[in-house]
Amino acid sequence: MDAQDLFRKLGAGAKFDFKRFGKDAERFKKKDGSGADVLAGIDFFGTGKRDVSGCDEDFQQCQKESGEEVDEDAGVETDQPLRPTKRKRGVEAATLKICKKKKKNVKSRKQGALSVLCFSVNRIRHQNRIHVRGTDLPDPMATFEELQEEYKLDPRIIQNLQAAGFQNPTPIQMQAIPLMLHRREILACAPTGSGKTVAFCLPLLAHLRQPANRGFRAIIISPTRELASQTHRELLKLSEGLGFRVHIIDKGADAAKKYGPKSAKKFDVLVTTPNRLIFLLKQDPPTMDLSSVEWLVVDESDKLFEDGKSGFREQLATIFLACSSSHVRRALFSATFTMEVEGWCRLNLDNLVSVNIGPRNSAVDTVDQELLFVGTENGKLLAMRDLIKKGFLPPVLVFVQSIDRSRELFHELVYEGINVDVIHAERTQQQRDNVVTSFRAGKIWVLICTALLARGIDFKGVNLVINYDFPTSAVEYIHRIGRTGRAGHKGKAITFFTEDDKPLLRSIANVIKQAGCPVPDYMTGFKKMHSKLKRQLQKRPPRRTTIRTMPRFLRTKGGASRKRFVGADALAAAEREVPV
DNA sequence: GTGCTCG
Repeated sequence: MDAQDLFRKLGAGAKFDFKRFGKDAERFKKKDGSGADVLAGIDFFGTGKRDVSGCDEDFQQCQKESGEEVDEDAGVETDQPLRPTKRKRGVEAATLKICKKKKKNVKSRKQGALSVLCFSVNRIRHQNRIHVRGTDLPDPMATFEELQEEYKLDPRIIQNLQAAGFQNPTPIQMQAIPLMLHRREILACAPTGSGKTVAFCLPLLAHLRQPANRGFRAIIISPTRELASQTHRELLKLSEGLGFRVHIIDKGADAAKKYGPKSAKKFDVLVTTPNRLIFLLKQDPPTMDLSSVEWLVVDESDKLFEDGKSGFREQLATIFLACSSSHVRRALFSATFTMEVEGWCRLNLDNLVSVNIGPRNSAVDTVDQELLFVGTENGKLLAMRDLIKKGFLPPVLVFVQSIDRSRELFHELVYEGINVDVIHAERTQQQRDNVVTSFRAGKIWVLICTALLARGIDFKGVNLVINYDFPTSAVEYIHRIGRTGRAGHKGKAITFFTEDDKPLLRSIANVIKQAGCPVPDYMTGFKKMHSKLKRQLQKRPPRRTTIRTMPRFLRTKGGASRKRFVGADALAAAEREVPV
């Protein structure tokens, strides 16, 4: 155990109050002459000078992009401003290690070559906005082919990648894949639609090497069945021809027979929602055994860490405990970052590495974002009808805040002569599956949905996201609008707001502004919201009146001809553009 | 407020 390990063990979860002890630290440095940071080769107090100039850049960029200047209201959870020690220590130690590793290969002109190598790794990270924190970090990869040489990845996986249209690794894939191939436990945050699924699926397959009959060796947990089934499909694509048995729990009842103690354990990877898995674990005797699990991936980790009564968190804890192997590795992924998850990871994961791509908790800049004041609740329906009347480019996703409201809005729009449907957790699984399939096939133009579809779902070619009801937090907003503008494509998001939504307007306006979309100054100038109020809002969104049909005198104005509601262009486009 | 087993 080196000094760093020791410090990590002793100081797990500890915060260094720089404000309080900064003076003492200075004194200590002066008295000691050489400085405290020299003590263990670590900059404990964040005051020491770093000797490798090129390596500092990454840190500064991270600091800047982490949104330190963004107010807390934005739901942008940042590191506390005066806690630089840990972060600096990590980055610095990381870069130092890289230099050390490279040192072996460099014989002449040590210093010069050293900084060049250091610089090139840093440049890759810098150019791709990869911010990484931890010790003993493997270099990011630049191409998928490198994996074949460096990690002996099965060439068939690379073929599958290419067949699926993945040419070059995205930033998150560049860094997360080598890390996981080194069996490192990671917390990874990367924007919506930036390739997180491949980032964790590929190392899983690589690490399993070949099918085995020891039971599940890798598990992926998703917050919704729709996301689980999407990830499952993605895994099948990547593992084609390799013989892996990739499973999804379709029905708990069947699964009991399939995976129980009498089964031949002929399976490798499981994708599931938490409660189905727990159902199997809690059978007597258990019909699921997780003792062979070597990789546990938590997708949408911040959602699955959500606390509260009947929240996901307890379920996740049960699953963590059931993965009883001492060799189990864990990886957590999400588009959004919370201090809670990070804190947990620091305390519970082994030699944690944090990877962040770009600024934390930000919306993608490929989405054209618009805030639309609609006055009152009735104004929303008017605005919605107006949008439909003007013509729109399907497919469109419309988010509302509750199941009841999704039903109500559906009843209002179903007579408009457009192909509209609705999805929420109280529809049957069959209905849910049908809706998703139809929407993917372009048969549904407007899909009304609850938070069920807010995270992870990859509908290719969603042109417009409408936030009919204001999101309950900036994080929720980022995920919702992330259903469009994926993988570099353009998208549009329109968010309705009324007087009632004023409390959260500022934080969401800040997210929009940060992504480079215009926002009126007065919105970001609002007073910051108390964090207490913020929590209340997340639990109890503003009460809204029922979505109902306009008074007759308003309706007849635009409602005479149903056909006119969808513009001719939109109709043609709907037929042309069939989303995958 | 949303989502997460079975019957």
